[in-house]
Amino acid sequence: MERTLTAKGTATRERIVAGAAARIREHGVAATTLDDIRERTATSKSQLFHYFPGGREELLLAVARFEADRVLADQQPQLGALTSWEAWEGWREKVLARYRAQGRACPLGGLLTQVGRATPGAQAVVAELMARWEAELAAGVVAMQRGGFVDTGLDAAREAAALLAGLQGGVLMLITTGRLTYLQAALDVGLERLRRAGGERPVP
Amino acid sequence: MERTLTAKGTATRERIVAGAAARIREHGVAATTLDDIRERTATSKSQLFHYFPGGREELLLAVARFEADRVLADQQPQLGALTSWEAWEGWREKVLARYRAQGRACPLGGLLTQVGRATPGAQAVVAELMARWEAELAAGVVAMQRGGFVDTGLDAAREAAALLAGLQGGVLMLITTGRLTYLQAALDVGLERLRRAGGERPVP
DNA sequence: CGGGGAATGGACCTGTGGGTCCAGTCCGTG
DNA sequence: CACGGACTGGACCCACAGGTCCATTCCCCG
Repeated sequence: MERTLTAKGTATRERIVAGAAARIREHGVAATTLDDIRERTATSKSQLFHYFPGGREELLLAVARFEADRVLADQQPQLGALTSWEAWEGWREKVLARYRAQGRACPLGGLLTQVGRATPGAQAVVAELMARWEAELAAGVVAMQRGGFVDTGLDAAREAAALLAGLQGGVLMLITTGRLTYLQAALDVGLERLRRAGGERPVP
Repeated sequence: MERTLTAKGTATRERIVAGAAARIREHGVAATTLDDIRERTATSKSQLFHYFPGGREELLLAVARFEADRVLADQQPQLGALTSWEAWEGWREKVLARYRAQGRACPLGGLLTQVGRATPGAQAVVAELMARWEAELAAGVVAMQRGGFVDTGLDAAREAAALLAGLQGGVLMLITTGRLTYLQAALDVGLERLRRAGGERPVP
């Protein structure tokens, strides 16, 4: 990307990304212009294009990556070690807390529709996020199966996919309706399902 | 809204909405200007503002309503009478078929983020859609409980919420990853759960 | 300490696209 | 049939936001 970046340059670049992310979280992507970002981050137009030669699109993509990292980071350390029911419960709490706090805003969603889901860059960011997320969940299910807490007859990959879908949908419903009940119902039903499959044979 | 609309006027208005919807489905909201719509629907600028005095925003909102109606219509007649496992299976098929065909595009989603989720109009459209959707699902669960096919110990509202969340998330994952597996997993796991609760007492 | 590339400031350009306006045509109705 | 309001055509306006450019300053490195 950038040929050379001094320590000062790196700091400025990070300041821009963080400032842009904050601004977008507050006002949405569509209502955020380069001038808004410039003002908020105390930079000039030329700096924006110096660090993001691709202009607005490249900057938004960087913000998207920034936000994507936060999503997973906010679920740690539980998400990385779903090896007990306590960990799963803790993870559930973290997810609920995060989205309860976030409310109806959707940093990533708006960002990516703005950049255009078609562009390979946007694809990559979200695809990687979801892949990592799903992998962590699947690993958690497998771990629980190994520990004898979840029936080994269940397809871990399928369970993780369904759980992630429920979670995503719950967040989406929170955004559209403002109510947390969907996310709660999806998570609880999902966990209930895993728990229930702990001691009995799966239905054929 | 409009004071008087002759038959001709109504037809023109509908032509505009349908044309705009088609255009947006193909190219996305952001990449659709009033001039594009004007050209596609063989109308003039003044007509657009004649039928939608609120300008672009009002037009997009009308398109959103149009698309929202299609969403539910495409799931009929099954969604309206989820009174047997056959109906549920048929519904599942319709949903999968619809979104398989739709692919990664998301007519409503993009539309509403463009209008701005904050605006009361956008809120209303999506809230009504989701409410109707959820109500139909909940009614289906209750009907199955009445028929003795599903355990009456389940909270129908909660089951409907979880199912809808899974469905929405499945669609979202389809959009972001291009794979249908999530939607499939979410629907199947959800139905499996209802079926499994058919003959046994629920776990406390 | 001086040369050069990175970093910064800010004026300026420009295409785009939503929105306005008025003149002209159609058509139902008394 | 004429009158008024609905309907249509298209030229025009203009604010805005993304992007360009160049002059200037800073700071690392030899």
